[in-house]
Amino acid sequence: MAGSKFSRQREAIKEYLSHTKEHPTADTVYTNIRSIYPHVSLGTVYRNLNLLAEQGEVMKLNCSDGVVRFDGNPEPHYHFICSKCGSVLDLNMDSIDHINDMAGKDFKGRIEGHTIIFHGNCPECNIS
Amino acid sequence: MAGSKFSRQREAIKEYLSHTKEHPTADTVYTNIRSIYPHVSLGTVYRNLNLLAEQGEVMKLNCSDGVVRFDGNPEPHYHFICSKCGSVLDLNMDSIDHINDMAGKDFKGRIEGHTIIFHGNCPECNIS
DNA sequence: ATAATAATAGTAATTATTATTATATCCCTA
DNA sequence: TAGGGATATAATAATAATTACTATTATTAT
Repeated sequence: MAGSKFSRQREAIKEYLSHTKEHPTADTVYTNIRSIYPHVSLGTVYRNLNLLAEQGEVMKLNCSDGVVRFDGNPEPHYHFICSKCGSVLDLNMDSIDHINDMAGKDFKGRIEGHTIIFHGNCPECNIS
Repeated sequence: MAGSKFSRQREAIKEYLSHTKEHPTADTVYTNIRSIYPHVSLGTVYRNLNLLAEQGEVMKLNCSDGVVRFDGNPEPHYHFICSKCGSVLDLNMDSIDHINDMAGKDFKGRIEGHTIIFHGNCPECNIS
């Protein structure tokens, strides 16, 4: 890695993210990493989360509720946020890249991609 | 209006938003309203922006860059954000509500809607 | 092992936003 | 159109999320 060194804290963060289905906030990651490295600092967590996101190892989600969350799965996929409980879920759904062409039809710039956030009631909240 | 009174500041905010193609942040709205009401406070701007958004008079945008912006056009439409200069533009494109059904195919909850943000190079940045 | 350099912990600073409160404005009613 | 109750405001303080700073520690190439 050019100009980058191994760090056990960063490894722990990546490990944690890759094993959770949740889409934790930086603070939640912090709390969890602290159970392994009690002296880890919040700044370290923020720095590494952003670093991992830049490197494409994890995904940074700007959810429509304004909360920033992280996803250990960097592969393109779509997300759902429950308007009742706020939980964020992965959706099992094919990529729909043709909508980029639709968006580009009447647009002078260049469309390279998109992010979608679906909303509604999650399975749990849908019952009641 | 039930439990709500006229306010010239709120009117000015609505007026300003409905006449700009930009998608200003709360701070930008604040700066502009100040040229009309020099003593308006930032709290008033935030309160009214959120009030107008709740009432469906304007749209609150959580852009994928994490910046909160406001759109004077409350009708459903899609947005584009330039990955170079960060400008936010409206897209002239039909609604694609069928993607809600696609998302709901393998999902136990209920999909009610979606927000999409396209990204790429805006017309200006695409030239260079 | 040593030295160079990146990463860390701990803390301070910054930014965006919301809460508080005394005063001003709006608007219903007489 | 004057009085009074309710909402909105300006000004400020407080909070939350994130980034910056710095002395120390950990990693890695030699």
